[in-house]
Amino acid sequence: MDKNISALKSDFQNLSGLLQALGDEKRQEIIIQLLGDESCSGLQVGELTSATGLSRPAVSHHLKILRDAELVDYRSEARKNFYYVCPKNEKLTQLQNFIGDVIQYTDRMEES
Amino acid sequence: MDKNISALKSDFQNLSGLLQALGDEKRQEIIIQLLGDESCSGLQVGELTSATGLSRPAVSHHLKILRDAELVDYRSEARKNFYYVCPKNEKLTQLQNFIGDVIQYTDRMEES
DNA sequence: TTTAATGGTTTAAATATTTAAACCATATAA
DNA sequence: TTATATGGTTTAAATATTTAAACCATTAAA
Repeated sequence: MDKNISALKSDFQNLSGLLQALGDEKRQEIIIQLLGDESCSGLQVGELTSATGLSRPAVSHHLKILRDAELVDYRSEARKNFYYVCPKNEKLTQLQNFIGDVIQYTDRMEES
Repeated sequence: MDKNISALKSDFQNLSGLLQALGDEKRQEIIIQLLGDESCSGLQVGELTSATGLSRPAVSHHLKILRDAELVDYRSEARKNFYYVCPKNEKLTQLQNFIGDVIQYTDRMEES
């Protein structure tokens, strides 16, 4: 049984921030850097500036957007902040489910 | 076995247009209207303007972005165009797979 | 305590996106 | 043929986003 359209609509609104965050190529680059972090201990702003070619305030700005979207978090150690993509990411799971629901809807269209 | 990070990166770039298209609330409203189309025969620009409160050129502009993202298509009948979310949507499936890959990556982080 | 390093915030400028007005094209109806 | 309806395109203005410069705060080392 399909989800009703208004549930789909509110899920969509709920995921707006994440989708917007994921749509920017600079933020994609930051995410890729974070995912590729071999140390698995998080990356500092300084490391991300050299990896992405962005200024520190720009990286900081994008990290804030990614944090607000609940995709990225950080851990403070002394005066250093280590950023990472949240493991067991709730928002990503919600997005995955949402996309599944939309696909169900489009397939329903096909049948009629 | 995880996808390597550069494959993930190129998938991400490939999905930029779709993610950007999905991130805008006006376009979300258009998509919701299209998914909720009871007739299953597509909606005209005029129907979308009244449903979303946007002007015709604005709707037309957003529809173009959605078409470029390969999420929406249309069918011409005489001088009328009927827009719909593409059934069996390839891009949505790609996005679903991509999100799954990213989740795998973040879970790998958790383990170490 | 002074200095250096990390990094967040504010503000203003640059850039990109969104919108409406005005226009053009096409197809049907009168 | 002459309206009328649908809707796409172009352009300029409004709005939002992104960026860098300048600044502030905190921590650790000298």
